[in-house]
Amino acid sequence: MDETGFATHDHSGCIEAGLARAGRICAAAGARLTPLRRQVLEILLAEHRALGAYEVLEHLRQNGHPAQPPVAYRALDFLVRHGLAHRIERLNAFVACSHSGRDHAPVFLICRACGAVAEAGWQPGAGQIGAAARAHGFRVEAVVAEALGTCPNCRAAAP
Amino acid sequence: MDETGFATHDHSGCIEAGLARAGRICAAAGARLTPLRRQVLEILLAEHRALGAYEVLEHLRQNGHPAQPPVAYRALDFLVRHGLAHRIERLNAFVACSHSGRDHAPVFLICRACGAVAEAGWQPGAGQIGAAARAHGFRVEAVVAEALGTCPNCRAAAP
DNA sequence: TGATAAAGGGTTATATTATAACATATCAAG
DNA sequence: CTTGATATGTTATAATATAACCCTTTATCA
Ligand SMILES: [Zn+2]
Ligand SMILES: [Zn+2]
Ligand SMILES: [Zn+2]
Ligand SMILES: [Zn+2]
Repeated sequence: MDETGFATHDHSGCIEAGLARAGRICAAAGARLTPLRRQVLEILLAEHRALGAYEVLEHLRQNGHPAQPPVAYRALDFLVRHGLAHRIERLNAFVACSHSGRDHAPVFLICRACGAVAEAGWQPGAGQIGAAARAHGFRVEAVVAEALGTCPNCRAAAP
Repeated sequence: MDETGFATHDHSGCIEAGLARAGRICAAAGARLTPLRRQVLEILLAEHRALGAYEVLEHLRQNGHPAQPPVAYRALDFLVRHGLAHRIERLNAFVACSHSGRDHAPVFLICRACGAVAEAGWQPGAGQIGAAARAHGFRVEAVVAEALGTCPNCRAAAP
């Protein structure tokens, strides 16, 4: 699957492909993609934006699955641990991963206007952050990189 | 003032210099560094790590200034708006700025073991994030870059 | 100067995000 | 089946953050 970025596209394909890929990843990892976890992933895949845990919970309830907060947090934690979703720190929210299965460090492009999130891959060790870490004798284990701005669709709508 | 990074140093100098610099910056900007705001900045400057708003509040109270949460949040918001402190999204916490006065985009190196935070400057537009944004037609307005890992001191202590 | 507007701070209450703790259910082996 | 491990259900509560209101201080200007 290619970068969808902010371009319009056949979105039902995103959902199906994402679920199928998640199934393969979990099978390969010996992890259990239970109906609940699969449903939460489907909720995230249904949008190219980040959802708060309580938004996910609300979707679950609307889908006929009444649940309490820990249910949503645990499912989201599973998805994040297995690389099927990411947590966006800036938003206290979660987004389905666009590159699941590939070992990658994500950088998120978050549109202030419409909330859309695009995920780009990068090499944290290669660029300026890696250089800064080496200069400080710091060993990097994980990087959060989140850019806020405006996506091309929103700039076209209100330039 | 130079990068202190994770190196040991005369820390009382950090506090005095930081307060003096903040005074100059606020005077130049026509902003009011009131006693409360100055006290909160001093609390942050006293540590090279990020403090949660409620930790700041606790320090305020111990310093003989009983206060409610909005007091801490408003002072922290002032400091962040004027570039005297930064919010670390990953930690829901705040840290005194090491580069205040200079126009800069910060990248934070956060030690998992001891909580120390070093702040390095970078050029978000120049590297991979800028390239990714351009490739997506995305206009970047602000970047959060936070690296978690281990600082040289902690690696020396427990390699 | 005194009136008035603007900004800061004090306080209460409440919203939002997240987790601890424990009970029950389901699953995988042996 | 039994048993240990994993997953889910549920209650309560912790941790983080803000809305709204009121009063005081500071700045502006007639
Ligand atoms: Zn899509
Ligand atoms: Zn947009
Ligand atoms: Zn210092
Ligand atoms: Zn350390």
